[in-house]
Amino acid sequence: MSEHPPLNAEEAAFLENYNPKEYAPISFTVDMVVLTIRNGRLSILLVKRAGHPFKDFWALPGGFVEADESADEAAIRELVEETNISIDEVFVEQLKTYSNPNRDPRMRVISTAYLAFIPNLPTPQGGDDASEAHFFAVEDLFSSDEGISLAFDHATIIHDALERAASKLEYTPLATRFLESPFTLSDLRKVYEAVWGEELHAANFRRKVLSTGNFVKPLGEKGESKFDTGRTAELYVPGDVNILHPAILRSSLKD
Amino acid sequence: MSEHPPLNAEEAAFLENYNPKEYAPISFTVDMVVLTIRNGRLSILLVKRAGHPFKDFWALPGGFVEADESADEAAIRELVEETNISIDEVFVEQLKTYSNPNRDPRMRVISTAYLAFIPNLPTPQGGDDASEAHFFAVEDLFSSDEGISLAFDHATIIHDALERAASKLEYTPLATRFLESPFTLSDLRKVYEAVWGEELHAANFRRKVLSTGNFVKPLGEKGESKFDTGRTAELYVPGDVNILHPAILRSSLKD
DNA sequence: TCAAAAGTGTTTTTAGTACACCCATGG
DNA sequence: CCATGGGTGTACTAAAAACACTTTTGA
Repeated sequence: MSEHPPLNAEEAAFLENYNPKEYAPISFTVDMVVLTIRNGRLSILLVKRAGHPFKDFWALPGGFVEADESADEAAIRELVEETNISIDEVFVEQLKTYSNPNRDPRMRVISTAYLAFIPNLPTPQGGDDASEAHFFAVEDLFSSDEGISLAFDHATIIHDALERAASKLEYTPLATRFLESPFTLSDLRKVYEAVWGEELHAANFRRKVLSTGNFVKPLGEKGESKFDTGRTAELYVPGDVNILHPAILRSSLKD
Repeated sequence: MSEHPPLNAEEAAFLENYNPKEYAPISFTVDMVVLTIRNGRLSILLVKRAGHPFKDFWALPGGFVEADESADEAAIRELVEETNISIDEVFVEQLKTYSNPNRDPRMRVISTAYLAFIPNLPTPQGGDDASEAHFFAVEDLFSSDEGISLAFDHATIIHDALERAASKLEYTPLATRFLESPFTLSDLRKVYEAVWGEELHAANFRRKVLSTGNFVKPLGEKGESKFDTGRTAELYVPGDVNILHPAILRSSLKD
C-alpha cells in the first residue's frame, strides 16, 4: 500500500538521527470472530484460555501482530492456524479496533477485531495455542442459563460482529461464503434465517435472489435431496457481483 | 466498557508478578477525516506537516493516543483541538485501523482513523500543533493538476472515508450533521449532492425525505431566501431516528 | 413581469408481500 | 397416496422515477 516515498537528503538525515524513545509499552493483537452455520444455527469459534488473565474463560481466537506484518496479514495467519481453512474460500474483513486502556489488566493491549465467514467444515479445527476450541451457537451464548463467561471485552466485540454480519447479508452476496459450492436456494435461505434470526418466505426469497443480478449462477443440475422427503432442488454457485441490487433487507428493521 | 472483573487470589498473584517485557516500540495514533460542505462542495480538513517525515506534505489532523485514554476519547479530543467545535453537534465514528508496518518510516505506527461530519462553521479552526490548516474540496484533492501530495497512507484513508460517508447518507440521517439547524430541504439535498457527486431530483427528494419516518421535523416556519430569487423554503430540524427506512439510495450504484 | 427556487399532482415502472396452487420425491 | 420441500402464478401494496404544473419570491 504505502511505502514511504524517495527520501531527499534532509529527510534521510532526520531519519538517521531519529531514535524511537521509550514509549509506554503497547501490545497489538488481532481477535477473530469466526462465524459459520452448524445445524442451521449461527455459530462462533471460541477458545478456552489456558493462562491468566481470564484463565478458563472462553475467548475469541487471536494473537499478537508480529513486527513485520500488518493486522490484515496477522488475521489471515491466525485464521489459517485456527481452522486450517483454505483462505480463498473465506471472507475476512476488519471489524473494529478496541482500545480501552483497561481492557487487559496486564498492560495496554490494542486489538483489531476481524470478521470471518467460513463454511461448516467436516475437518476438525484445532489450533496450536488453543487449549480447547469449540463452536458455540450464538443464540446459546448470551442466554444466561448457559453461563458462558467471555474474557476481556469479547462480548462487546461479538455483538458488534453479529450486527455487521447481519448487515453484510443485506447488501453483499457474502451469505454464499457460509456454504460450499454448489448449494441450493434453501441452503442459502437458511443462512439468512440463521444470521437474522427470522424466518423468510421461501417462494419470495427465491424470486428475490434470482432477480438480484449475478448473486447466484444456476448450475443446471439437481442435487440429491438432503431430506427424507420433498423435491430435489436445483444447484447454484456464487455469482460474480460485489454488491446486491436490489438489496435483500431484514423485515425486522423496517419499523 | 470493559473493566476487568473482580480478581480472585490466583489471578491477583499472577498480575503481581506480570512484568511487561520490552516489546518492539509501537506508537498508537488517531487520524481524523473531518468533512464539511463548503460552497456546495464536500471538503476535508488537512494540516501541513511542520516536521519530518513528509515535511510540508498535507496530512490528516490527528495525534497520539495518550496512555490513559481510548482511541475514541483521543479522537474527540483531537477534533475539539483542531476545530473548537462543540462536540454534541458533530458525528464521529471509527472508520478503520491502518497498520502496515512500513506506513511510517520512523517506527511502527498503528493508526485508527475516525470519520467526522461537521457543519460549515463561521468560526475559523486553528489547532495548536498544526502549522497550517485548510479545508480542501475533495474533488480538487485527487485531480492531478492540483498537485496536493498527501503524507503517509492518508490518500488511502481518505478514499475509505469518502466511501463510508457516501454510504452513511443512504442508511442514516447523518446528512443533517453537515448542517446547522434549522435548515431547508434544499440545504439537505445539496449535502447529498455534494457527498455523492450526483444531482438529485428536487421534487422527488423532498417527497422521499418527508416520507421517511422522523428523518426531519418541520418547524412550521419559513426562513429568508438565501438566493436572489425564488420562493422561501420551510425550515426543518433533525428528527429523532437512527436509521432511515426506506433508505435513500444513490442511483449511481444501481448497475 | 420574469427567472428561478419551492412545492403539489399524477402517471408509469419497479420492487416487496401474501396467498393459492402445482411439481417431484421418499417413505 | 400422502407429507414435505421445491417451484410458479398472480394479485395487491409500496416505493422509485419521470414529467407537468402551480406558488412564491427578489430583482
